[in-house]
Amino acid sequence: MSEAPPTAPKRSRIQQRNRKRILEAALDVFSQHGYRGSTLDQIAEAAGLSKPNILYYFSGKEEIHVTLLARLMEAWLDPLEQMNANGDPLTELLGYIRRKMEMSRLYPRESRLFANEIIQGAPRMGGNLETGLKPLFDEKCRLIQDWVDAGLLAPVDPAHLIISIWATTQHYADFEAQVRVLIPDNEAAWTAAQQHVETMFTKLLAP
Amino acid sequence: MSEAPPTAPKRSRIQQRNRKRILEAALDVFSQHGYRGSTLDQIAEAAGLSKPNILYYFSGKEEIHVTLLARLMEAWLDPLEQMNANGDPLTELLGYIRRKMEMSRLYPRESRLFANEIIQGAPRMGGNLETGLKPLFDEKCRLIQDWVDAGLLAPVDPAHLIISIWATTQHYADFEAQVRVLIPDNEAAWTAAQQHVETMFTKLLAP
DNA sequence: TCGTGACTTTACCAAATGGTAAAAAAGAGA
DNA sequence: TCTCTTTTTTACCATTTGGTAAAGTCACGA
Repeated sequence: MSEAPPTAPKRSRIQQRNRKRILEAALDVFSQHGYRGSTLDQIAEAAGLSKPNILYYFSGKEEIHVTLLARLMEAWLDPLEQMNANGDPLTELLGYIRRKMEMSRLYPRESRLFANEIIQGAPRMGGNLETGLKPLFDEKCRLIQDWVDAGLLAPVDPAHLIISIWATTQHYADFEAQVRVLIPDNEAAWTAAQQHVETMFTKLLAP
Repeated sequence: MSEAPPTAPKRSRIQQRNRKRILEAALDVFSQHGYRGSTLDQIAEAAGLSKPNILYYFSGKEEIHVTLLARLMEAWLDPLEQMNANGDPLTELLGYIRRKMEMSRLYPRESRLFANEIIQGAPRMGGNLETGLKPLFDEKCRLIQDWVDAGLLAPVDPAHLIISIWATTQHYADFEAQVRVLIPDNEAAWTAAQQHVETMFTKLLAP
């Protein structure tokens, strides 16, 4: 029996609450230990439910993980989608960078969940990368290329620009354990990071 | 019985050969599946040895992983160590970036092993981060700060500069699965990436 | 308040997995 | 060749882990 009817996902209040709990707990556990490093017992304990009870709401461990990844994908793409073709190029790109930085700071678990999955070759992402990420990536690459061609930005490879924005912003969430050792003052680290990243891309992009 | 006598690690030819095989196989497996995602059976199969035979050379799964991480740390620090205080600042930094990029291209498994470990909170790195990485990081931060103070580089936060160099260069190895989807032509991707990263940091650092 | 379907718990299980004991085999030196 | 040490294999084992069956328990509308 499929647990996610495509037509009507009508779920009772209890179902909504418990599914939410489970996904929240699973995000915690999966992002910290990776897929295989996490156990249903850990997730169950974190969710305050019994293991069989969890399997009443999800068909298995993998389905929980896949559900998390699918939901995450939307949230992840959103800041890029917001980049407006009609705005000022530099402003739009810096806005995107700021939103990305914000996400790293506010949702490090999501970032690490994603990173874990990609590093291991994205075995559970299905076609999400091709069907979700790629089209948007290509679209925004064309947009940036147009801006460059119009002389509104310094010449830059759009694809690698986006990739380097991802790299720098996500790094602070994904490699937090390292950053914390190297820059002990966490508060200061984030503001300085914000400053640094903005300066870097401003210098790169100013026409 | 400790397997690594601190005084004399005198190992027979067979020991040397088999330990090497095991570490090579383990690097393959660990970097692809993470610590808990990897099994001794997988490592044994990849090494062409039986599981108990592997446990004849290493006291357990964790010891293999820790050994890999410790070895990796040295290789990882080397490019940064090479950055010379007496050279031209911009040349030295670009040289470092080039070496880092090279390492990502040539040793993606090592990069991913490291990334996996850090993302999960570095539970098996022991004090390697504090005792190995931190001192060198601090030393090079001071060096860069001196260069900035002498007006040889544009004003930049040394710590975040180094971190952003790591982020951009390692991203191509760690997130290879994603990059391959977005930029299908792998050959072109690397040369364009090299170009992009160099341009980016040149613009950031030129005084 | 009673019955029915939604939800939970208890008691399991089979497979996988890290690891061990001890016997067998293979080397190496005399 | 014979002996002693190193290396490898065979046969296990205890625990963990994802998952199931089935017997409860609960909530809510009639």
